[in-house]
Amino acid sequence: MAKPNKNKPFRDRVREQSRDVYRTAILEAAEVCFSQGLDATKISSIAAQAGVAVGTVYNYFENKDEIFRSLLDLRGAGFLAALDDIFFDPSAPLDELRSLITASLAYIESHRATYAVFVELGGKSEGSIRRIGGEQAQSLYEEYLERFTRAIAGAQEANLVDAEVGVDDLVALLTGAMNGVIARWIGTEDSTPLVRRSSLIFDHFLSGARTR
Amino acid sequence: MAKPNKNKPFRDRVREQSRDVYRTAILEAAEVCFSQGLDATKISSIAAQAGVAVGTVYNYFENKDEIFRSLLDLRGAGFLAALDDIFFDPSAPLDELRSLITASLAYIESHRATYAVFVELGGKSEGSIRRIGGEQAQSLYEEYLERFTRAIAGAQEANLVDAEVGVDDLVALLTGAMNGVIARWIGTEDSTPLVRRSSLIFDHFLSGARTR
Amino acid sequence: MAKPNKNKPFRDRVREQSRDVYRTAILEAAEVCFSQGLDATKISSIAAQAGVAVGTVYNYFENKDEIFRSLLDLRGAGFLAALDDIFFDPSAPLDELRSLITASLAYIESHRATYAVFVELGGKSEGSIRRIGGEQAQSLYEEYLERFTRAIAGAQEANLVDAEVGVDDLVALLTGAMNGVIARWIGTEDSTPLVRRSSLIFDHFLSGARTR
Amino acid sequence: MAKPNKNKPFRDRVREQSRDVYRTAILEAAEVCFSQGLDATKISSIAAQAGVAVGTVYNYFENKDEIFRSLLDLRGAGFLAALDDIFFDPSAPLDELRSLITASLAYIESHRATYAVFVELGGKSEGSIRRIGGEQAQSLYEEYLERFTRAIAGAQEANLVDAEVGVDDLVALLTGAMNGVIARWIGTEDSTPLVRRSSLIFDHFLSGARTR
DNA sequence: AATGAATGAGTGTTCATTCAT
DNA sequence: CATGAATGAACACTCATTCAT
Repeated sequence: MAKPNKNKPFRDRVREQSRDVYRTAILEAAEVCFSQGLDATKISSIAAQAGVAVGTVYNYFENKDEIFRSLLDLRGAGFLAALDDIFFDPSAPLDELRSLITASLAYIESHRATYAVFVELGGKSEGSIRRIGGEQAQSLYEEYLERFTRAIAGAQEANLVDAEVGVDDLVALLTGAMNGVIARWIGTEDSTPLVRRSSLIFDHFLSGARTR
Repeated sequence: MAKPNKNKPFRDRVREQSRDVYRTAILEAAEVCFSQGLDATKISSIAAQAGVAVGTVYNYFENKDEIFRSLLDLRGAGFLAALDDIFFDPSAPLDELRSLITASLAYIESHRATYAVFVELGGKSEGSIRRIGGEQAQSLYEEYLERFTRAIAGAQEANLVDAEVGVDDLVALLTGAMNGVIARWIGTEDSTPLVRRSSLIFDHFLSGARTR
Repeated sequence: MAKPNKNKPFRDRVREQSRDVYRTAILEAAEVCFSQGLDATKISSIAAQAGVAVGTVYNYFENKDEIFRSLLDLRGAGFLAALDDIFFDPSAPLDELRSLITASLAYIESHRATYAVFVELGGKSEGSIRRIGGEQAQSLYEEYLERFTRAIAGAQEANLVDAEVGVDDLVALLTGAMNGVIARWIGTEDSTPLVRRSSLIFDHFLSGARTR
Repeated sequence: MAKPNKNKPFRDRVREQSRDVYRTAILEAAEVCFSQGLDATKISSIAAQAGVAVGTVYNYFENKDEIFRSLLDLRGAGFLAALDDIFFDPSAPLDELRSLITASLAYIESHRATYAVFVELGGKSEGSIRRIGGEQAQSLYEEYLERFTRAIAGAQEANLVDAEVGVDDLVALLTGAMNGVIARWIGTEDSTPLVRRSSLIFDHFLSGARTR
């Protein structure tokens, strides 16, 4: 018999990887299921979607709320990272804004299931997401807005954007308009990439709809 | 002698009024509770909020779903009626658009609890509202958009709004931006009237944010 | 003004008749409904069938159980009276037995709704009839059997029926066979009068099925 | 090394057996409870009687109706199997008939709780059993009658039983008389075995009660 | 560590009964 | 006394969570 002790480091690595595989599978399954609503999602559905037993889900997460919070963590971190990855040229604040819009649309496009979450967050509703996601969800949303606030404030300072209007109002108008476009894209089951809409949003935000 | 006969219509009138009082009380209670989410709302909570017994709720509505649908009917009809009540001057399409925005904000301000519904509807989510409100909710939302579509199309025809951009895209941008402003108003618990924001939205929609 | 006091005797009579009309209507409605089962019968169904309001039912009966017991009283008394009405010639005990059978079938035929009750009673089941009807139902059933016991015992004494077999056994065999025939009559929805079967039962009881 | 794989079949076998144990326990508990009536039987009572939690009952059966139907299946199959197990000598049809009676009484004696079902079935009542058991219960009862029909028809062909009387009438008379005797046996809480009564029934069916 | 059956608290819904009109 | 709406106890059923294997 080979000494079991000698195997440990290797075994541990395998174990860790294995843990990650399960954890990720469960979270991805949860993402799919949660798009039907938090309450409507049964643990057994998540387990089935992930191809594991119900008990296994509980080996990785405390309860349903924690699954949701973990997913929020994961996608939130990914989302913010994506926004922070964009090239930032201090001399061209409008380019940054355009990139933020594009990056946001791109992330939503590849994680459509997560989108419902943001809608509800943005809607400031009192629903289950707020109940469960709590502060964490709130701070995620605020960080998201913060990116836009910085870019728009920069543009105002560079005198590229009207400083008469409060930056927070502009952020609300812009992110709201983005949501409107995204909703239409989803609702019409448009097959063109969502990111193609970023120019529409960006241009409209800057120039408005008035005949030029 | 003829008295007993004469009383009946009176009694019936009293009953009818009583029915309306209860029905309305339950719907208003439901409106409050539903803002916490459809699934999270217990019938017993609605009953408590309305100050009636659980059984009474069932004397007026088949089940929870029907309560929701009735509320959707009521508020939906009220909302659309409010939009249709605005003065319409064919020679000034932009005024119509401004009025639509104002009327929408006004209605939401006085029925904040119903707002969550519209958020979810606008979000095209697969959640409980869609599951229960079904076609009815869908058509209500479409009618809402239709008002804006007509006004913007009119403005395009009058050469007041850029016709290069599709009217549906403009509607998505505008209603989205409205939602963004509403969400901020709710989120910051701003005590100034929501309708004061209509100029902000209207002007931004037409002129954009670029420095003039 | 006419003295109201003078009216009383008249008024009382009217009232009493009115009470009876309502009471009877409710009991007859209950008889119809109860054939679907005691638990399955809703008070509101009885009221609807009787053409009165739910509250009215409670003006005449304490509760559902009492309605059932009253019906059992009424039909039981009627049934036993019908059996006691038959002509009784002490010198012809077999004729009495034949008449008992005929009278029983006749009563069941005109009160088919009550029949289910007797089936369950005869079945000695632990169901709702026994639970509610209690002793009263028990004693009714025993009185019914008593009629047959007396007739058969008389026939045994007159040496017309085999005295080797216990009279209670013979009663069980006879009333059981009657139930069997009644059940078939109901089950096949036979349109010929049930009483026509009395000879079949009577003859078989006496002579058996063996080839003669 | 191959051990884990080898274990699976074992574990599965254990599970299967466990499932059967639970299923049977629930059905037996239900049999006891149902003798108080279908509506009167609470799921929680069945669970308590079976020594399991309410939820466990629902792990094995869809709902209360299905429990009843499963029980009907089980006992019905057992009953018919018992009737079909009797020795059948074509040259002695009367022996077959006697055996059918004995076997029926024996089955009822060992499954007294199931008896109520047959009473209600035989009674052609409109109650809950018919409502829930439906066609299945009906066909079970018909199969039961069919056994007797065949035996009596055979006896008629062998000229051992009077062919003047329709076979269906004879079946009704016989099975009815059996029920009568069973009911008396239950009602008097007679401690002698029920099967002892088969001769009484058989002889009476053939020879009747007339003094010989 | 994975499994999936057992558990029972929680909630929607029904309906017997009460009571104000 | 008739009426029918209000009441809330009772029960079927669901599903998050636990735990023996």
